[in-house]
Amino acid sequence: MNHEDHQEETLHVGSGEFRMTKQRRVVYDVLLDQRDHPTAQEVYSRAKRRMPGISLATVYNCLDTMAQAGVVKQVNVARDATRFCPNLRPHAHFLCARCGEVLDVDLKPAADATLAWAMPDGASVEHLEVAMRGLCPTCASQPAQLV
Amino acid sequence: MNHEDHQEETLHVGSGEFRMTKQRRVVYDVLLDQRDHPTAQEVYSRAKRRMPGISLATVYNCLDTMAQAGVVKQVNVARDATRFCPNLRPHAHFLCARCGEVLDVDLKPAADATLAWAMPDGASVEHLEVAMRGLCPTCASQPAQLV
DNA sequence: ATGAGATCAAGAATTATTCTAAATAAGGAA
DNA sequence: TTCCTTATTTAGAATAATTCTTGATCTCAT
Ligand SMILES: [Mn+2]
Ligand SMILES: [Mn+2]
Ligand SMILES: [Zn+2]
Ligand SMILES: [Zn+2]
Repeated sequence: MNHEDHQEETLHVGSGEFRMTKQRRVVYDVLLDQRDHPTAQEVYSRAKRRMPGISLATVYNCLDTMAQAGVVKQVNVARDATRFCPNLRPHAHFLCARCGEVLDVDLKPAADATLAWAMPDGASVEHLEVAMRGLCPTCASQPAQLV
Repeated sequence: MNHEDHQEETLHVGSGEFRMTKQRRVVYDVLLDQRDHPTAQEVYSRAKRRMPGISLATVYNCLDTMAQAGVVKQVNVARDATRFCPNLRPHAHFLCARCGEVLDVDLKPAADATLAWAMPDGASVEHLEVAMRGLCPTCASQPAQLV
């Protein structure tokens, strides 16, 4: 018996582990298939197309489980609902003030994001979240908005 | 007539301007007097000690007005309520996972916080928010928590 | 003093998220 | 397989931060 025999396999990723249930598979696939940092509500809408019976509570549960396990990242940008992202590379987020798109911004190779900051002596940083706002390349190159 | 003659003066700061009413004065002083990044609720509690009749709605209004005017900054750290900060220098925020303290982390002189990031070509960054989580110097130097 | 517009206050409404409790599904042992 | 235990899903209620609504009050320029 090899590992491919079972559709339902317990995944060990990062710190946590979890069972890849049908619902979790759907939720995860939604995130993989369209990497635009959807909110839980948006994930729910997309998931329902693939599994009409899935509930919003389950979507929240799945997202939370996978975030705990380190398979997806929670993204906080601006004031609105939490967004979700399956990109596990260290990256920041860029919200376009014009079109609302949320883009991944990779950490430069070998760069240290805390280098620019005068950290208090003796502090240890476990986690860093960077949210930028501005105009994305597309919107920045377009003429001023008429509306 | 000099500027000190009038208690009620219209302030021009940053992009916006606003009237420094009694309530706004109290809310602003609360932020200046204890720079621990309180939430709106906490600002409300403290403001009530100085002006018992002030309402939560007004605290929200004042904070919003002053944030619009650029006199205070809204601080988003983790998923909880927005915090407020009268420090106008460019700085990041550090949340201690142990004691819950939120510290200011100054930008190093002449440093560029976007330098570590591979910005999409042509994007323009208007605003950057950095939230760190970890152990503050005090907590990091203490023995492991027994609770 | 007076009128227009800004601000304040109280509470209702909204919204994202979490919680609760009951039903269902899954995996292991017999 | 069948039974048992536990994890997961579901629907809806509850919570909490924030915004909205509306009428009262205040300010400032006339
Ligand atoms: Mn991302
Ligand atoms: Mn601050
Ligand atoms: Zn754009
Ligand atoms: Zn601490």
